[in-house]
Amino acid sequence: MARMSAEQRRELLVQAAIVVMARDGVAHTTTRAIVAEADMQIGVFHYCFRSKEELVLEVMRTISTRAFEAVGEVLTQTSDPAELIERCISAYWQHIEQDPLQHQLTYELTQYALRQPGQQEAATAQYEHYISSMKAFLDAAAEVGNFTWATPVDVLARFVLANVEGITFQWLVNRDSEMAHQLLVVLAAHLEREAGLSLGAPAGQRQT
Amino acid sequence: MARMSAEQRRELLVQAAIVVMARDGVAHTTTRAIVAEADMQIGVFHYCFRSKEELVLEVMRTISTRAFEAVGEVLTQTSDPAELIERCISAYWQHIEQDPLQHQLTYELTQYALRQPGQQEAATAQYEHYISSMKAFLDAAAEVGNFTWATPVDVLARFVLANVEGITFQWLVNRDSEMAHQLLVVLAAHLEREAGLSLGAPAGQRQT
DNA sequence: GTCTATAGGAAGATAGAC
DNA sequence: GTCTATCTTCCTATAGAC
Repeated sequence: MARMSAEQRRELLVQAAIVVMARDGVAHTTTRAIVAEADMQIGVFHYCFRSKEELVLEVMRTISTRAFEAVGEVLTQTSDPAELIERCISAYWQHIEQDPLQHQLTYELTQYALRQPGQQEAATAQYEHYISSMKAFLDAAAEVGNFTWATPVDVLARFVLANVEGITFQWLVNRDSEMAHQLLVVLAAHLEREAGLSLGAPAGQRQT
Repeated sequence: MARMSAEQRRELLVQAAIVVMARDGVAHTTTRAIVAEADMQIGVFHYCFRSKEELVLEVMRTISTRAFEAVGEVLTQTSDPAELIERCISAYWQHIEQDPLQHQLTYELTQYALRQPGQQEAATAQYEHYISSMKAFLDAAAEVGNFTWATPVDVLARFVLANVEGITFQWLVNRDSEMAHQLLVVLAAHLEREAGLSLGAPAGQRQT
């Protein structure tokens, strides 16, 4: 095989690992399958990574940066608050439906880390990253749309993240896209209320 | 060892499996560890279950019935809608903090099933069960509190489930109880709005 | 750096004595 | 039904020739 720096091989192996893990699941992914996907020999693995765990940590770092990048550009497209919110959610969802298994993988990696002694911090770091991305995004949206969020952004970011992850996870199980869409509409309505829109529209009515 | 019906051993093994899986994680749980926990011999396993997968399916069925049973009794304690909602959420959360690993296990089992060929239906069945429990609960709450939900219960049940699971999952990662509590407050506020309460209270205000 | 061969250790499942 | 011993398979990781 052609000579190649260990560093470059590391990157290729990380990409291959993401492909295999998304396809087969973290639990069923072996070093053998990863090197095969990268078209390398088994022996290569251990002079690129000390262990399989080291690779998994690298995968987590790589994949968590991808999660929200699809949504960011929407911020430049409109400044109408309601439309902004709806477009962002729609962009996120498109991203999910485009590659569901890669998102399933992110949940698996979190749980994998939670169960791996000494790697809980990898899971918390992953979430810290999600949350700060979400916070930055909500701030930018408020800036662009010229409004303020009723709930502190610190809390709202985590709330939206919990919503988005819960809805995504549920969809990964039942693949009911129409229902997922309706749940996102409820979330959007909540956010529009948080943004101070639709002040006068009561959400429900008391009986008698 | 004392003689015992295979059926009774099955139940004991399922209980033991829940203990071990919650403690060590699904991925690290072996048949050996399970029989050791149940204080049985390895050979026992395979005349009680055809395979490990069969046991896991039995565990999923057993554990999903437990998930919401803690909340039900709150319905008999008050009929004030806002108080009802808050007490239910509080009861659920107490349940979570009391045995976090058992809840972590439910997520793991879902993902395990999603990745196991021919067991996706076990995951969907688990969720169908959660959703119908949540629906029944929301209906009962509306009945007791004498109000109607603004959003169709079919949708709202899934929305609340997504929220609750997202918040729980996030807490399992960072164990930030105070933040989780604040997220539950946001959820409660949303539900109170869904129940037609606090009609006149704007959630935020527009700038300028 | 690259590759083959293999060590060394679990895992799930089974055979067969009692 | 119960238990021990073992089969078979698959894994991560390493040793060592090139």
